Amino acid sequence: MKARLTIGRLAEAAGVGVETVRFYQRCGLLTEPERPASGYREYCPADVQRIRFIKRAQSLGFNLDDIAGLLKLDGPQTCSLTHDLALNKLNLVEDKIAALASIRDALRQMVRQCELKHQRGTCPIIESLVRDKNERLL
Amino acid sequence: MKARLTIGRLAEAAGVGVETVRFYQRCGLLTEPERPASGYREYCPADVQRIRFIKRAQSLGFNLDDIAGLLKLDGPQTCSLTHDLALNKLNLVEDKIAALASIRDALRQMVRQCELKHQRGTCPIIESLVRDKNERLL
DNA sequence: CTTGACTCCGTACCTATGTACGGAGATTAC
DNA sequence: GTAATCTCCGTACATAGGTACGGAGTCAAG
Repeated sequence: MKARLTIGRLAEAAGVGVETVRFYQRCGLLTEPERPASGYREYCPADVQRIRFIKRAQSLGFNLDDIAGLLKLDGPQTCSLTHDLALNKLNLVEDKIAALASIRDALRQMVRQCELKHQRGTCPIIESLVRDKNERLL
Repeated sequence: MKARLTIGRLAEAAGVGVETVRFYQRCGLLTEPERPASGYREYCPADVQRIRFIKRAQSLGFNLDDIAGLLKLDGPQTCSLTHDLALNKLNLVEDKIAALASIRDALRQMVRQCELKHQRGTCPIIESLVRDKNERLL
């Protein structure tokens, strides 16, 4: 089954707007699709997957440049090159996790403080942000 | 000690740019300071704290609107609102960490596969990306 | 075959968070 | 007192990631 899609159907299937598809194409995240006589773009179902992939990666904090890199992993390149790209991305992800973990810890502490002693006049969250306590945490 | 500051000294003390101070003022994050005959803004040391507060809150993932809210909440009776705001942010951060951890695991596995058997013709990373495995991995 | 929905294109606009510019006036240092 | 520095203001620009517009061509249902 061939199931070619117009831009509107593709957008709908992928859960984005038509303009977003055009935008991704301008950015090179989607390759220029077939164009029959009408000039209308003809997409294939794999493009739906590709857009969903983009959206998932995005929701995890990758920007469109990152994603372009990830998508290039799916290409005719040598194994060591893809290995290096993946490894590099892995390091970035690990750094990002570490940064988020320290933010998480700071937030946890603030929330806990607040639950423990919110009866005493001032709010510990505000307090902790006003003083320089987190300086080291972050 | 009164220690009134010009905008430049304030910015320096708080570790931001002069334009950033003016910007925060336009946004209402800093109240319009005194203006002697010269027309130059005269800040007080508390404003340094206020800017640091903004910057720290920002690093925890609050945006300037959130922060304006926090600054308005700095009173005795509003602790539970602040608590909820922080808790909410904490949940978002935890979700993001979990999602990144699963990406990290997927990338780790890909890298390891590649290192184990990259001498055999095809690249396992490319293989795994060409198929729709990412669907589940990500 | 008509009508309405869809698509084309380039370009302008949007939010968030600042940064930079430029010319005039104030202040400070020597 | 003069030169260097600082500050004033409004406005424009920067970046990422879209979103909207408008007029013209195309497709599909009835």
